[in-house]
Parts: sequence; structure tokens; C-alpha cells
Amino acid sequence: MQIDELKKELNKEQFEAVTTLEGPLLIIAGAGSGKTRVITYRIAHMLESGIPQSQILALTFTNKAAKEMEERVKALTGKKLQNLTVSTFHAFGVKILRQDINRLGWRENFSIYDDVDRNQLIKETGKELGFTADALDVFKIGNLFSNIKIGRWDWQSANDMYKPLYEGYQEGLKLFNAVDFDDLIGLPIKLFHEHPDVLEKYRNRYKYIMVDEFQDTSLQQYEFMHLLADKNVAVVGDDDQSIYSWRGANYENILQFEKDFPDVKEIRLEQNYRSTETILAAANGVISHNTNRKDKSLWSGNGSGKPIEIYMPENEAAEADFIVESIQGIAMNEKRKYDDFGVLIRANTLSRAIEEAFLQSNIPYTMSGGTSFFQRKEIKDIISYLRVIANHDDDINLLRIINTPRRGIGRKTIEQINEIANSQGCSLWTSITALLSAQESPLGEKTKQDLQDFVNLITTQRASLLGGKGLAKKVKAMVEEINYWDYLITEYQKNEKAARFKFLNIESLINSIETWENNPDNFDSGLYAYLNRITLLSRDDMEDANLKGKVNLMTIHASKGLEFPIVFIAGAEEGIIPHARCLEEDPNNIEEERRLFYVAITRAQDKLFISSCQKRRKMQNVVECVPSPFLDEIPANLVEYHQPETEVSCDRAIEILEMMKNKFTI
DNA sequence: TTTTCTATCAGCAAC
DNA sequence: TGATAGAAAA
Repeated sequence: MQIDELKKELNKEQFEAVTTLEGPLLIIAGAGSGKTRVITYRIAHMLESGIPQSQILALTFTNKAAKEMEERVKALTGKKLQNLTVSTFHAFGVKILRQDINRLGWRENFSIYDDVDRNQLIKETGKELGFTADALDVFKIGNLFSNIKIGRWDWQSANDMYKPLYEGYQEGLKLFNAVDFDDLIGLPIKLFHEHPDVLEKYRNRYKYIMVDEFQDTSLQQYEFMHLLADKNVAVVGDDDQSIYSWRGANYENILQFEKDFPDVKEIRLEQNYRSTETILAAANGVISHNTNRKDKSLWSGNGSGKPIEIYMPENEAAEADFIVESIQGIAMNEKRKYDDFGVLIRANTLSRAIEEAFLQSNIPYTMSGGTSFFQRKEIKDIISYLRVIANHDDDINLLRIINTPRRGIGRKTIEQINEIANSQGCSLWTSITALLSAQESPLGEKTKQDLQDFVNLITTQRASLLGGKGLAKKVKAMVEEINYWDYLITEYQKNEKAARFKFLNIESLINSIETWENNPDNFDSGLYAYLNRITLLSRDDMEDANLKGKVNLMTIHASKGLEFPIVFIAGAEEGIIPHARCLEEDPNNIEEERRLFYVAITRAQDKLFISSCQKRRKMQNVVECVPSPFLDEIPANLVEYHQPETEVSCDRAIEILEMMKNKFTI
């Protein structure tokens, strides 16, 4: 694309951002200001200015963003992008580790542990070290370890007691040839520090670096970027949309960036192309209550549009019905497709009632986020098989599958194996094979046979899965070999539907493997490559094709970077948003919760609905709810309030009547 | 010793 | 509602 063409398609600031290729660049991009557009045009412009693909590195947070970016650059330039690196931070870390992790004492076929695996390992280690059950809150400890690793927290006297556990956990990881998510950034940094030649290799290669969603980088990620970056580094972010502080996001990195790169050029994108003026004004009204922010004035030239509607349904079922009816009505009257709708919730648990309503009225939908596909037990089981097959020493995954489906290897046996493993300092797998080949073994004949069968199973599957093409077929054969279907049926005797559903999930897993290995852009369709990819995949992906024509139900966090013509924010109640637990931890978190609400509002293009239930089921009992205080921060003239029609208490009815009277007598 | 049954507990966001 | 830990049954 020629320069004057760029000039035509972009506004002044965007043009500036796209054409400034040399030197450090900080782009503050307000919500809906065409950020993705700027990044993709910038890459395209680089390529046309003769910068080789191999010198460009673009880092994002989600696979979805990476994929979208790559596709848009492809569409813009019409070029094949074999050497362009567009990747998530974590995936890029994996890439580095696969090359050189042996210098740190791991083998290249290392496993990547997700949170569930991590917590499992903490639990095992803690038990061995003699922690009592109530001192072993693995959720909290896992969080602690993560925060230590990413440099958000230091060891303090309050949690010093977990230090030995931390050491044990780290030893465990290394013994099992595994790394956790935080290591995917932390170990490359270590590698760079201890082996400057490795760092040099990457610094020589990547001359142009770009970081998307910069406000969500952690200290650790910042250090990683800083090590890699020479001078041509462009970061794009919006402090108002920083919503990942609990994962270590530190928007003060923006200030740090200005310090570390004093000759930085700063560009602000303040024109919003996404939303109506009403929606934008509501968002601005809310976010202006935050004290700790870079002041900016977003404006929109899209016309005022329709008012924001706030509903107060009786309970979560009524809320779900309201959403369903509104969607059906609008879809019909305005000829909207279902994928024009986004339904946003604060927490995954809130999805249930809405999903039920969608199912009942046959509205197609996708729920992304939360207990993602890959966290489901049945999927984890199958993946665990693959992981153990790829890496025998992966104890955590071995433990998951050694008796799933049941094959007579129970707690006692595992304890015995574990004892040997501990005394020898080896993995469970090594311990098992040692026990099997030992002349004298403490195991009974039957257990011995059961273990031998298991070892044989893994060995034959390994030979099959690691050789040649056709991964999907082989995985399918494996699932049949281990009789997983029978297992599901016996486990869920009372609930055949659940069993079927789980089996369908496995089938779609196999299908997704198949599409993956048949993808022509995929150079390596082996087992290792597949496992590498899959651990980093969380909510998005599977297939985009089946997102078409479906309502998008998701958490607000998951909606970052997306937009929908019509948006519903459900459960806008005190305690949900702002979330009670967040405020408990630290009252200052209110600002982050407000940003979250801001992100939710700014997803909407044309029309925004907000609902706040009067009552809601929480655990076993129904509790009264109060509307979110953030609702009052939306300027009143932008809002249309709708009171519920049914089942109003007497007092309430009088109150409402009064209000109506007042309205008409003004 | 392993499996099945029952009671109890806890539930925020994600790479 | 689901997952998990401990008790009873096979």
C-alpha cells in the first residue's frame, strides 16, 4: 500500500503510528480506536518498506489475537507469512525453550503444567513434606508461587513457611521434566542471563518488536521484552483497560517504558470508531471515577444512537428469559444475526441460567472462557495419556491416568511405587519399571501383572503415536484401546446423557486434531508439536467456523479486544461487579473492577443492555441483591430504567408508584 | 486392596 | 452443582 493510500485510510494519529518504524514508540490506544488496525497496517507497512519478515516479532496475549493479526496482515499484503513471528508471550517462550532448555537441565520434550497440574504437584509435594491438610490450601499456595515467580510478590515472614514447599515444588518440576506457565517466561529470562549467546541470537534476529495489550504485561514479561528489544520497539496499550492485575499485570510498565526508553515517541489514539456517542459517554462517565489513570478524551463521530437500557429482573432465571426474548425480538425486527450479540458476565458460574435458557429456546450460542474445553476431565484424561506417552517422567499426568479407566492399581500400590521413587530420586515411571524387573518385589502377582499391562499399553502406544503421520487416527485408536467409552458408561451409570456428552467432547477433540494436522500451514504435525500447542490454548480456538451464527456468551475478561453490535451485561450487581472477593483482598481493587466494567461497556457498538437481578441463587440459598454501584456512575440522561412488572412487593409497588407520579408531575 | 457410596465443602478472572 | 474425602462394601 502506498503512503498516500495509507493517509486516506487512517486518521492523522493512526498514520503517524503506522509510519513510525524506527525508535521506541508508545501508542496509547483508547477503546475502539482502531488499535488492531494500526498494528496490522504497521506490520504491512514494514514489509512493504523492505523489512524482512524474519526481523519482526509481534507479541500478544491470546492466541485469538495472534491469529487475527496474522490473518489481517496476510489479507492486507497478500503475502505468505512464513517467517513473520506473531505469537503470544507464552508460545514464544516455549519456542525459545524448545531450542535451548537443555542448557538449564531440562530435556526438550518437557511437559507444560497448567494450573490444575500445578496444584496437584503442590499437593503431592506438600503431603510428602508433612504439611497438614488445612495448611495445604493449594489454590492459595499455587497463587503465591505464581506471584513469586512473576515478581509481583517477595517472600515475607507471613508465607515463609511455604519456602521449603516451593523448593520441593521446583525440584519436582525438574524431576518430572516439566515447567509451569510462569516458567515459560521465567526460564527464557534465566537462559538469557546465564547464556548471553542465546540472547544475542534473538537480539540479532528480531530488530522490530511490537507488544499488544501492553497494559497487561507483568514485570516478568516486561523484563523479557526489555532484554529482547534494542531500540525499535513499539508497545500498544490502554491503562483504562488493564484488567489482569491478579495475573501480574502492571500498568506502571507504561511509566517504566518511558523511563527505559527516554527518546520514546508517544501517540494517542482517541477517536473511537466502534460505539455510539451514548455508549461512549456512559463508558467515560464510569471510568472518570478512577483516580489513578492517564487522562484522555475519547470521542466518537458515530451519532448518539439509542439509550442504554437497564433492567431489574426478579432473579437469574427471569434475567435469562429477558435476554433470550430481547435477542429473539431484535434478531427478528432488525434482521440481526445471532453472532451480532454478545452476552457478558463477570464470572463463569453466572453462565448456567443463561445457557439453560438458550438451550431451551434453541438459540445457538458459544460459551468461551472458564472451564475451557481443555480443562474438562475427559479431555484432560486423554491429553494426560498423550503427555505421558511423550514424556514418561511426567508424574502428575501419570498419576491421573494410571488407574483411569480403573485397572486395579489403587492407592496402596501407588504409595509403594512412590516410596521407591522418593528413595531413588527418580520418577514414578522409572520406579515402576524397576519394580517390574526386580527379582524380589514387594508387589503381589496380580498388581505386578496390572502394572505390566499398563507399561505395555504406554509403550505400544508410544511406538504408534510417535511414528509417522495420522495423529488423529492414532489417538482414536488409543481411546478405543483403553476402553474409555466403557469407562464413561460405568462412571456415569445414572446419567447416560453426561457420558454421551463427554464422549462427544472426545470426538471433537479428535476432530480438532485432524483439522490441525491437515492444515497446510502446519509444518510439524507430530505429537510433540501438538502437545506444545494445546497447553497454551485456553478459551479460544477449536474452529472459528462454528462461531458463525451463534450468540457469544463469555466473561468480561474473555471479551477484551472484541466488539458486538448488541451487548448484554448480565448480573450487574453489587458483589458480582465489583466482585466481593476482590474488594476483600484489597479495597483499592475497586478501580480495577471499574475498568472491567468499562471494558464491558465499550464492547458495544450500537446498543447496550444491562441487567441487575433483585434476587439471586447463591450456593444453596436465595439472596437479595443490590444493583452495582457502577450503574449510578453512568450519566442518568443516557439511561432508560425498566422496573419489573411482576411480583413486586407491596412496599416496593408504592415506592414505584411514587416515582412514576413524580416523573409525571414535574 | 480396590471400588462404590455418601456426606461435606466451596465456588473470580486466564496464558 | 461438582468435586473430593472418608466410610462401607465387594
